[in-house]
Amino acid sequence: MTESAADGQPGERSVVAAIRDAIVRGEFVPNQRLVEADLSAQFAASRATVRAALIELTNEGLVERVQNRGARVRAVSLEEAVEISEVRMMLESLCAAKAAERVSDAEVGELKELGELMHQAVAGGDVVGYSGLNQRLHRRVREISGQRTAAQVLERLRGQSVRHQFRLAMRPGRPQVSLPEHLAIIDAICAHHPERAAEAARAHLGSVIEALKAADAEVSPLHP
Amino acid sequence: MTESAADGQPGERSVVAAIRDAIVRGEFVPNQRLVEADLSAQFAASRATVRAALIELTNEGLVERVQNRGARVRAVSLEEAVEISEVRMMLESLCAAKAAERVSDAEVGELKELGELMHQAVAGGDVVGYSGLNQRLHRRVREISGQRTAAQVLERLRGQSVRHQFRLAMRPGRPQVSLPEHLAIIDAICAHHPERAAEAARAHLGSVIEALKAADAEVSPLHP
DNA sequence: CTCGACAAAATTGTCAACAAACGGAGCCGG
DNA sequence: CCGGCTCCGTTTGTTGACAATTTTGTCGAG
Repeated sequence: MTESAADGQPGERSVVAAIRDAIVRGEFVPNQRLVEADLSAQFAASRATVRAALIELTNEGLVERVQNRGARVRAVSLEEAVEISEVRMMLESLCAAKAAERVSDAEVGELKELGELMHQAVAGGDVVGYSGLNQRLHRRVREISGQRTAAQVLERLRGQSVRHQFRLAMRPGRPQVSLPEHLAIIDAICAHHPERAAEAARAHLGSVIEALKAADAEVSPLHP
Repeated sequence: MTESAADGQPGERSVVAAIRDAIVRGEFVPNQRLVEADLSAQFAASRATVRAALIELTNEGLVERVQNRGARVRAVSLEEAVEISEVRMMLESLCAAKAAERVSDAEVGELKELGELMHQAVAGGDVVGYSGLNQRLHRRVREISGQRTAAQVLERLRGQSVRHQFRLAMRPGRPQVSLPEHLAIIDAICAHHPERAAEAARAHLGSVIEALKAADAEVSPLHP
């Protein structure tokens, strides 16, 4: 019933991007049914195109499809978010170590500047700006690592947990906790110190996991 | 032109399984073009079904698709195989640690029996039997760990690297090297010792990476 | 003889329509 | 009044055909 979609050109790959954006932006809420005909009308594309897009998004973990019963936005539970963060802990530490080995002088400058910007964003209370810089940092580390396989997996997982990530970033005091962790990762990579970089990444993701559990405990204070 | 496919029922999900099997079994060789119409005829399914299957297999990393230029079997280079093994090293160590925490008494017996079977297979020179037990062990560890996210990722990666895995298993002396590594993983899990299990898994995958590089160096002896 | 452009074939992307399956509303019988 | 059954609406799964794009083969000019 909510027809608020902005349809660009009805291209083929645009549809997956459009639906993906609608999901990560929260326009489509978890467990919402995704009827092919409706999406077809919303995005001005054929049903076959929408169908292909849904299949693709299913393998990306953003939507759930059951035989003859349609597709719906996949709801990632807290438990799953923790699992995802555990996997990220392993893979981001791998990427951080690789990045520390391969980082170039130009990239060192780039990372340090990114760290400075993050510092300023936190000091200025710009939470959403800090969140964006956060994503940029993690992506840049993945790119520098040259580990395309790990980078691909991490990218997929990011899409699934973006909602929890966002909820986390909004918690008061969270940026002050994560900023030094991020700076530690940057320092270790720029110092060409793989083991310290891996350890810093592990510590950061461990902190994320703890914060996830804490945030959940706060929302549902008692569990009898 | 090679029409050797055994077509079961033309169901929808059967087609992805059929094509996947054809790829991992080597019936479709790397870089082979996958024309939708041909597959449609081979598997007695509509072109749309084949198309959906190809999209699904693309996200599984088994086929490569480019705009308006069709799909082909993805060829995983040695470099990519090493990358995959590095990711596996991180995730399997995670799963091994989790499994060591959660393993039940019945599962301990099961794992020990599996270890015994592997020992016998190596002693009897049953390479292919050992390879199958190898897969069973890794999958069982993933299941026991309860880390469904990591298990999913690992399953996807297994499909991509099955060809290299197989080549490795065929190397003379390889089973004698990997057997004690597998037994060490089993022992650590059964002893409820997470850190030792993780370390054993890391060591095993490290050995796999070394063997991959060695096998490549043997095939292409000089690299000027 | 080689290089460039044009035309034809092949292949993919897209669309609209048909058939099958699931879910629920309403009806009938106990 | 309640349980089970049937019928109907909705949604997905599938099919076939059409349009757009790329690739290949051929012809002519330099």
